[in-house]
Amino acid sequence: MAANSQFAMAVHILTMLARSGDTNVKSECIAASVNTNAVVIRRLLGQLSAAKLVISQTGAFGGTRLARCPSEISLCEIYKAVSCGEVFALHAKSPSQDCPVGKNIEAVLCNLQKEIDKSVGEKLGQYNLQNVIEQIEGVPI
Amino acid sequence: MAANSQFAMAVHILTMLARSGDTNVKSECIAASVNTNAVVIRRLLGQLSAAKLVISQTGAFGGTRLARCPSEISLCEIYKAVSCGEVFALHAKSPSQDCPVGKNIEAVLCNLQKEIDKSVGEKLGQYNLQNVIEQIEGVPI
DNA sequence: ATATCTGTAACAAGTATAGTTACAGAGCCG
DNA sequence: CGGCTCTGTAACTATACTTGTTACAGATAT
Repeated sequence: MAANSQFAMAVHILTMLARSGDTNVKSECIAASVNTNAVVIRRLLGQLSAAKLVISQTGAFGGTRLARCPSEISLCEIYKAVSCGEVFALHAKSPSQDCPVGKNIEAVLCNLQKEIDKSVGEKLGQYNLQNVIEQIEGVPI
Repeated sequence: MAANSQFAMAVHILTMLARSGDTNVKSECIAASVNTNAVVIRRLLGQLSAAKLVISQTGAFGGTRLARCPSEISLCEIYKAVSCGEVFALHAKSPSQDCPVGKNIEAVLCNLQKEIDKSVGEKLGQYNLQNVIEQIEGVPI
């Protein structure tokens, strides 16, 4: 269980919230659908709340609902809201600065990393929560 | 040290090989530039060899050299050669099949995952090893 | 034969995700 | 006001993955 599935869970969570409109949804209810512990859901909701994608209320009859309508929440925003890593990581330890390749490769890879991340963001930005709901309900995207 | 930096190391390795032409390069030599253990390099070279990107020779005066010229090795091929994961992972445990969202979200996310991976592949495919060498030598891409 | 290099197994160490328990604090209602 | 029901969060565990390291068999040139 080391592969980061936070984005997948976040989309799942937000899709459920979207289908509940203005009704508050409890973390236990979402956890049952995602098939995990409610605390795992609340941790993700914390990140989504910080990104202003959802609004949570404590107390009896509390819960969480979307902060905006589904068509205004892009998958890119969700991706950025949850702490996912980059597509690929740079060197763990700095390469040798005595080698011309080692000295410069990090900068090259760093630029490439940014470009790839931008490309992923743009692709994800083509879709929003409403599109996901439509796909789930059987309507082609 | 859990972030996967195999792609970064693979590009580093192949760049060094590219700059050595037809000369065999020893894993110890590459390891010194990457600043890691030679076995780590040999493990990666094994994957690159399986992908037919490099040719290795055992024995005295053995080592590794590129199997093709640098302009014919795209970064996409390198990415696919090393065992990197997907951009995002699907659910660790299957969602509840009793929930309409849980029942269908996996298929939606799986399609999305394929699309993103394809997008990353296409972006990486725009560059080859020769471009990396030119960047390292100070020539703009 | 000997020296040198790759290939690979085996194990240790470090780190990230996810699961779980526990509890403080917020808010509704009788 | 007191009790009930939620969220928010800390703390700990289990598991899995990457990387580092040692060790050694096998290949190859001299």
